[in-house]
Amino acid sequence: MPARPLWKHGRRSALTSSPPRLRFAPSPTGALHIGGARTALYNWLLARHSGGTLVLRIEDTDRERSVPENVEQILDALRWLELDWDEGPLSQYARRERHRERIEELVDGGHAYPDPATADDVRSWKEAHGGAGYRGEPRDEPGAAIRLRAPDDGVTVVEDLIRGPVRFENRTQDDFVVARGDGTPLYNLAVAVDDADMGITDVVRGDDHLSNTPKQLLVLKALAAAPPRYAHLPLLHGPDGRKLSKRHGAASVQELRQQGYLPAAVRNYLALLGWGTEDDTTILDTDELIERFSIDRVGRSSAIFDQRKLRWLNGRFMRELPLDEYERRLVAYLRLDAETDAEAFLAAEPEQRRTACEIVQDKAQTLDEVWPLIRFLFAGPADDAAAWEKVMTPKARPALVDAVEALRAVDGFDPASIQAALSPIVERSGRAKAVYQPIRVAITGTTVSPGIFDSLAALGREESLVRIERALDRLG
RNA sequence: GGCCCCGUCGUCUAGUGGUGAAGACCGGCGCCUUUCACGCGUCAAACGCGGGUUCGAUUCCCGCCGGGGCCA
Repeated sequence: MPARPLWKHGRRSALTSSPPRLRFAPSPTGALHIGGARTALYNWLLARHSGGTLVLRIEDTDRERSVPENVEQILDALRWLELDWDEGPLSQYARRERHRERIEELVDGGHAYPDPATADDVRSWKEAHGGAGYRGEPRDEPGAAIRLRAPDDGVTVVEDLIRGPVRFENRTQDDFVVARGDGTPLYNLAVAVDDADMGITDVVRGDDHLSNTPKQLLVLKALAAAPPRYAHLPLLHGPDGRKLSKRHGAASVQELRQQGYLPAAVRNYLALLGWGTEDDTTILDTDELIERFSIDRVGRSSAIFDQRKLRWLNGRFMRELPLDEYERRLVAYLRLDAETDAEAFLAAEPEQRRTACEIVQDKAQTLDEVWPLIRFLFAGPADDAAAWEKVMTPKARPALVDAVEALRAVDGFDPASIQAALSPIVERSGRAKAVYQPIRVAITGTTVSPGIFDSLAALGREESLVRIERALDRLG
């Protein structure tokens, strides 16, 4: 028995317009690449926009690669992206009996035949026939593969929603293998059967499948099944213009997560890679994306994944986040990375964490930039020799001495009072920088930090004074 | 090799048979400023090439070139 038939509403016909059924059908080759992530996103947006259904199907017929860990990686990436699905995950491999059943039907109906020809045989046949599509003879020998009989003339047209009609001459199409000699069903057959069985109305997938589509159409036709609509998305490329691969920086969803991007920003960015709005709006939240996304505005040319714009977009989303969510995301992010010394942050009082988030929120573009900026609040000043060298000149001493005095005397220890207490020192010595940078280095150990008044207030009077005095000692 | 897809600033996108070809990122400059960011302003930057069709092509057609994909 195949996976449960999914057409609860009866068999669909092209004439009825019940809600679409879409599918995302990754093969579990490891991490989910951003190209796959975009395909998932587009399917998801379309399903949510239309009130349709999204089926998640794992194309796991390659047993070598389809280990549970790889499948889990895909699910994990989708969950992180906050993309959900309505049915599945379904295993294509689990449906192999169904595929065999359909192959038998094809053979019985004369649409497919056993053929022991090897790849070499096919090659020489084609050479002898001027490059025409391979045509074999039925020979039922042990180990014979099953080939689908392709029509000798006519054209198979893919009516692509993005590219328009794409024509393939049947005479150039090989009688292609639908089952190996050992009976294993092959990709183009399994996909066609699954799409039909699952009542998929719209197949939205990468351009790399366009060439497979006429084969699937031929299978569907032989099976007398109604074909879905197709939309083939242009592929994504790396910064060098070549196919995306491991070499290209953050090419996978998990890498983007590690680099501190927000799922909402990634969704926004990915949506824009290959699609655009009429009015060029670039920042769109998820509801707007669902509302405005449409397949007919998807472009035809491939796009290059360029992280710079994603960084910028991510910064925009980071700054928009409500503080409690900001904190939640940061905590989740820091927990991910066992390398950081951020345990002190995770263990800190909620109050303190909240304050830290508050003072960095408008400064960081990604989550991974946050910890270095607030580290001084939880793990002591940084050890940055260059910063000390540069800022802690003999001239820094009087400023620090005055600062200690002022900070000790000030009523309250909020940013505004601190500023009021320190500004007279600036007036006396002239340059704001000459006062504030030494204080910054004294309390944070480095030259880059949140606003100095915020930083002092967050650190507290006592610890601030301790650190400045310690700096004075070191200055000698 | 066969078949198929694609081609507007460096990048992502708008756009039109007649436009000063638009926005965003990046880059330059400036402003803001206690550092770094943010923010604001400003500048630079594109219709791959060659033929047609047309009064007029970036836009339509063909070829080429370039990039990419699938199969082998």
